[in-house]
Amino acid sequence: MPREINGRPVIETPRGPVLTPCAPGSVLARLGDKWTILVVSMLSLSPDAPMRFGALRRGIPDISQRMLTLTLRNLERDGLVARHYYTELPPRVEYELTDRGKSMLKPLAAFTDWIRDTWQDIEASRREFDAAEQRRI
Amino acid sequence: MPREINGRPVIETPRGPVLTPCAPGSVLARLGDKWTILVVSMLSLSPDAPMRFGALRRGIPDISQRMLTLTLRNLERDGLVARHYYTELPPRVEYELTDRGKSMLKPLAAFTDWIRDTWQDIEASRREFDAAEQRRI
DNA sequence: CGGCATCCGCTACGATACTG
DNA sequence: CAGTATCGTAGCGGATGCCG
Repeated sequence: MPREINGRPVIETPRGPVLTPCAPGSVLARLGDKWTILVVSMLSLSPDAPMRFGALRRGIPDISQRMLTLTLRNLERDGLVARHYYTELPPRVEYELTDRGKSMLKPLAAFTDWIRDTWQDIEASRREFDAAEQRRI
Repeated sequence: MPREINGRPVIETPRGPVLTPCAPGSVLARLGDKWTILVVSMLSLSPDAPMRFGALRRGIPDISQRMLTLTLRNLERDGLVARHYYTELPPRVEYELTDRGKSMLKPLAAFTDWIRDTWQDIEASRREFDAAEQRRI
């Protein structure tokens, strides 16, 4: 039975372990982009009521209309968000997490909790590292 | 007491909730890039022995020397990886997770487990979405 | 109101060649 | 063996303007 790390099978070779190439990487790349986690976070604030496009936009400072549209479209494509379009005047569009989208909240929270508890130390390390680099140059 | 979601404080306003702007995003951006999680995964395979540059490289198919160097340097900058340089001939350089780096393994695993269990459904949704889009065009 | 089209700069990433 | 330097490319993401 092959070893597995972070959901990825590992092949043992004489020269050491080798990770198998990675389809799940395409999921991480999506979720790791600039806005996706923020949009999911906003949608998780009202688990039972859909949110309007404008409310999402106001809730995420500095996101452009274009990037919010693209991010929502990608989440919809992944089956994590459902989109409801109402042909009124002016039109109303609402978004909500699907069951699959909701299923990711708990695992995601485990990870973001770690980030919340650690990011200040990380930023401190960065400043220290950059300062040391300055001195060497 | 303000609400909090995914480690981010939420401000309630008359027009809806607003996420506070996000320093932790810089951590997610780093971890979400193309190679970081893979490198951390490789290093976590031998929690108690450092790994050589070449072993890491062989373990991650398709990573270029340049990107492995950059990824390791960024992880070192974040205090997640320690680098040990030995001035031999030929030189030997070894890397290992720091305590901070190890502290992220469990929360990360919670998240990557979800990805492992879900990514096939997600890819199926993508294919379906793209096919439906084709039909509309 | 929501969203698409267009233009454009920036940076992540890759390929290659060269040093200690 | 490990790392740096250089160059080229692709795509993310921002700004703006127009349409239902």
